Amino acid sequence: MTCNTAEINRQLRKSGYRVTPQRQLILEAVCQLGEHVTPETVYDHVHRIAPTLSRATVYRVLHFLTEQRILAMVLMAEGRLAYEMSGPEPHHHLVCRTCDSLLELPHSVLQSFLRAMETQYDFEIDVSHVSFFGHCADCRSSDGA
Amino acid sequence: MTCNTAEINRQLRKSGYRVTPQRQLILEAVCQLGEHVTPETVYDHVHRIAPTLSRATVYRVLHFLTEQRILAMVLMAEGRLAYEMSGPEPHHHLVCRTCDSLLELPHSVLQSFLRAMETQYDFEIDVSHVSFFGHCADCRSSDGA
DNA sequence: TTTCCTGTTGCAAAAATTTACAACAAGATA
DNA sequence: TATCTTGTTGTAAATTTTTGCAACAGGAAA
Repeated sequence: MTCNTAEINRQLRKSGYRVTPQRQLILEAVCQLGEHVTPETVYDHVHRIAPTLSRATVYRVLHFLTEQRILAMVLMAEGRLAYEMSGPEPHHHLVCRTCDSLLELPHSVLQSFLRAMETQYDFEIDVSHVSFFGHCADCRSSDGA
Repeated sequence: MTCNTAEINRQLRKSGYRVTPQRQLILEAVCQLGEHVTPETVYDHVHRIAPTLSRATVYRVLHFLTEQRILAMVLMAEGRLAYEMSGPEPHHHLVCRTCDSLLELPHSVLQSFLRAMETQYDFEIDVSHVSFFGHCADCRSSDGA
C-alpha cells in the first residue's frame, strides 16, 4: 500500500485539521507495518523513533485517521481491533475464529449485495471494510468440527 | 427472547462444563436486559443481586458463553462490544456510526449470499451475528453528509 | 517573520479488560 | 452422604484504552 503523504496532508488541512509530526509518524507506521496492525504495534514502532510520543496519542490519532477515512478499522477475532490503510479499492476479510488468519475478499464480491441492502433499508453501508467471522478450511479439517 | 435455562444447563454439563450460580445469573441478565447489552450493564445488574460477583467473572462468563454459542457477540460502533442471546434464528444489524442506532436485518437477507461465499472461499461463515456499519437515513439527512 | 487562535499533545489519572494463582465448589463416583 | 477431581471464582495486579487539563505548536493572517 502506497502512502501518499502529500495528498493526505492537503486533505487534512483543507478540513481544518493540522498536520503534526505525530500524525505523520503514526500514518507511516500503519502504512509500513502492513495489513492489520494493532495500536500496540504502532506504538512500539513510533516510540522507537519518537520516544516522547505517548500511547494516548497513538490511540487518538488512529481513531482520528479512521474518522477521516484515511485508515480503516479491521475487526479481528474476539473483537480485537486493528487498523490498515483505507485504499481507494475497499477489500474485506474472512476472519478465522480459531487461527485468527485473514482471507481477503475483493470488494466486487460484496458490492451488488450491499447496494441492494442499502436500497432496501435506506441505510448507507460503509464499505471501507467488512469482516465476516467463521472458520477456515484448515481449522475445520484439523478440528473435526 | 426466551432463556431456556434447563436446556442450556444440560448442554453445558454434557460438554463437561459446570453450571454455577454466577453463570446462571449472568445468562439471565443478558436475557432480560435485551438486545445488545454491554459487560458493564451486566455487571451492574448482577452485582446488585450478588455483590461478591466480580467484574472478572462477568467478562470471563460472557466470553465463555459466546464460545459455547449461547450468546452472540454484537459489534457496536467504534468497535465496542455487546452481547445478546444467540437465538435459533440469527439476525443481523446495520449499525449507525453517527447515532449508534441498530437496524435489524433478518437472516434471510444474508443467507443466500453467505452460502455462495462459503462455497467460493471454502470458509464456514459464522452466521450467528453479522454487523454492517454505516449511516442511517436520519443521520444522513440531518448531517447533510 | 511575528502574532494569534485554537487544534493537538503529553502527562497522569481513570476506566475498561485480561491474567495469575490460591481457595472454593460442582457434580461424578463410591 | 462423604469423597475426590478438576473446572470456576475472587482477589489483586497487570495490561489496555480513554479522558481532563495545562502547555505546546501548526499555520493563517498581518
